[in-house]
Amino acid sequence: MNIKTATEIGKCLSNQTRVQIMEWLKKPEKNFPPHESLKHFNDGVCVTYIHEKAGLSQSTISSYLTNMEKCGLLILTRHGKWSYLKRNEKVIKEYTDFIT
Amino acid sequence: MNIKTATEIGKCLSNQTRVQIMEWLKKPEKNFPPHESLKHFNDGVCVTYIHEKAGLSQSTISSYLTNMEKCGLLILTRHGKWSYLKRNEKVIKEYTDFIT
DNA sequence: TCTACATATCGGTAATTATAGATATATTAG
DNA sequence: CTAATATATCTATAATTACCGATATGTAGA
Repeated sequence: MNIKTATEIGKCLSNQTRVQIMEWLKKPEKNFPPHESLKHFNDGVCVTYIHEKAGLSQSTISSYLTNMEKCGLLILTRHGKWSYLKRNEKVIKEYTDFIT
Repeated sequence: MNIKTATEIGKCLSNQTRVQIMEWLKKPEKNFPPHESLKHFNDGVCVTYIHEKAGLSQSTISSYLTNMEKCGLLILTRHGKWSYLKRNEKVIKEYTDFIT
């Protein structure tokens, strides 16, 4: 981890909604309804559910999640028309190691 | 640690200069000259040295450091006319535990 | 006291981020 | 193919943050 990457991650974690999303994704099955087509949360939660729970516009949440994926905080997996997002624990660990 | 506090810390860590300051303060004796009046770095580094090393205006650095102290990332100790700042490892740990 | 120095705060403008609505793209169902 | 649904991207404006210079405050020493 370098300073530039760490700062990008810090930017993602500088907004209450985004921090909240990171928290929700710790326990997807507790915080979101079960998926229609997928029987598991192995790849996380789809954009729509996060959007509905967060209460901000679809475009806002989509760009939040895109940025969070780009800086490595989240892992994106596409299944059909859905995009699933889960925490990238490896990068989160690298980040916390860096700032510690 | 709660979401609000974590977000405030995230805001402090969303700027490259501030992240850099946190890094410098890991090893004060390596990154800063020795103090004139104090013989040790037990309370960290004074505002002037951080200001000079960062290359931004005194007022900007002062407000950075004030915010970083308010959200708990730094500990401020005054000795005479100098303000010394050091990392608050306890809060940093609480923060990394929270986001992990 | 007066002066010098260290730091904090104030007031302003520039730059960035937040956020929405509209629209584009991708995928599936029929 | 067409329609419906999920997500991404574009464009614009509002809100926030960045940053500086000026000024205020606080402290030590002459």
